[in-house]
Amino acid sequence: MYQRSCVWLRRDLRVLDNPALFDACQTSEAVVAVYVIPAAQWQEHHKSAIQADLIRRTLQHLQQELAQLNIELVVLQADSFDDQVALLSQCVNTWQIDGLFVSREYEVDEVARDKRLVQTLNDDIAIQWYDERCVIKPNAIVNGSGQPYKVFTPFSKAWLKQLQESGWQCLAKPQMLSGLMSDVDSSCLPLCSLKADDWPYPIDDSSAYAADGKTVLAQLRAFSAERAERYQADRDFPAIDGTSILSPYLAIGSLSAKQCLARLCHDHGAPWELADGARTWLTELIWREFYQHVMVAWPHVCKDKAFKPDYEDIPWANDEQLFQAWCRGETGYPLVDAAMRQLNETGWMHNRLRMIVASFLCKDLLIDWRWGERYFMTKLVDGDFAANNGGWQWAASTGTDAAPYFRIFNPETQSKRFDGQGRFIQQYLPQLQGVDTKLIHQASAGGHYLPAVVDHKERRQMCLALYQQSLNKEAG
DNA sequence: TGCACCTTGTG
DNA sequence: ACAAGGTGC
Repeated sequence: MYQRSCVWLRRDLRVLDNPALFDACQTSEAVVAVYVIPAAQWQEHHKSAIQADLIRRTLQHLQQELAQLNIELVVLQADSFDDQVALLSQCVNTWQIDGLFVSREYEVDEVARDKRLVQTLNDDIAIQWYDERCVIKPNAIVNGSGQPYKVFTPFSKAWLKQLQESGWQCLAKPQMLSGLMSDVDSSCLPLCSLKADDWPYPIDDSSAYAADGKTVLAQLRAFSAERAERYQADRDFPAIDGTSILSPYLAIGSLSAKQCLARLCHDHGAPWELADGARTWLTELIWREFYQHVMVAWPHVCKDKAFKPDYEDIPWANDEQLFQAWCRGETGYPLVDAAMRQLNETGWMHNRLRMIVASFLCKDLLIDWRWGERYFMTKLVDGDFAANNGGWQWAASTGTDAAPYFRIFNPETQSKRFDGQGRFIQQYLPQLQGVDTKLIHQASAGGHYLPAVVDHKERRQMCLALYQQSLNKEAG
């Protein structure tokens, strides 16, 4: 039993199914929670202002929810990860903490920070670590040779098998503690207000996304009950509201993957016998796990490296003008531009469109996938390193289970297939309303739109040459 | 080891 | 149909 415990919240901003919080409450007389904003580190990791704002609003709600459990949530401000460690150490000492409860983060910098924390706190207090970001924790799934999987399909089969064997459970809301830790002295600490005006990071309004746990959960329930069945049929069409848009909450941890799985099974049955619609959505959840596992097994992907070393030295053209055109949604390819406008305007982009604009950046504009990866992080409300990096490396053919390099999306074909009526295009490019559907998918919309910055057929040939040149060089 | 598999494209 | 690749059983 601990007298005075501290829960360090990071990407587990929820009261339900939070093992660190749950255990702290079960084993302690009194509990205090702390969140430390590392503003400079966020900049360095290209965290979007909109995601930071969603965190800010989520913390406001969490503060109230925790107060009902007799837990104070103290929000502090640091610059770097080193400052974060120093602050935590200061909290532990000044608050006379004897138990620290933390959920793991798996990125290289985060792991290094946590290692420093362990060294700093030394043997002063016990730290309890929890794995909650994945349903099945990283390193726990290996292939027949005892190695982590590099290919998704066998990974997902092994994942399901393991789930069936070991089972899983969601944790309930912790029981209210008998009293508040009343003497938490924060007077010497860099307290941070959760008001937008005082927030130590650029503000980008995130109010289109839910910040309170109840609403997030209601969204999960509504999706599972009303739309999961149609997910497989609807998910590829950006004009249809076919996806769950729960990714922002999974990214900041106001929702856990286990909660998603539990709700899906509650409505649709066991994971291994789901009907097509729900099964396809579960598959997307497993993709998320897959990329987390890949990042842990091959941490060099965290250091700006291609997963496949052979693909490290592709001589990208990296034309700044073309990159700007892509960022702004001014390439002249209607669906690509509409997609980029969705990202810029809402902080979110449909996954089909993420694949299309990523393929276009790498294989039509011949720009380094890392430029796109970075831009996505600065804009996405659901930015998550592993998922974003995995997706970009997939598109660039440099990653695990990637599309072969000669597989190059044809923007016009994709547009016809997944936005046949041009409804999505017209939503974000209203100037194309009224343009014939025979023309709307074409580069420059058959003359009704901006001139195309490149010619797909020509660039496709250049792309193949670029990759081949680079690969032959490696082989020789 | 050979073969299926892969968020697809071109001829 | 076939394909400029790579993985896993």
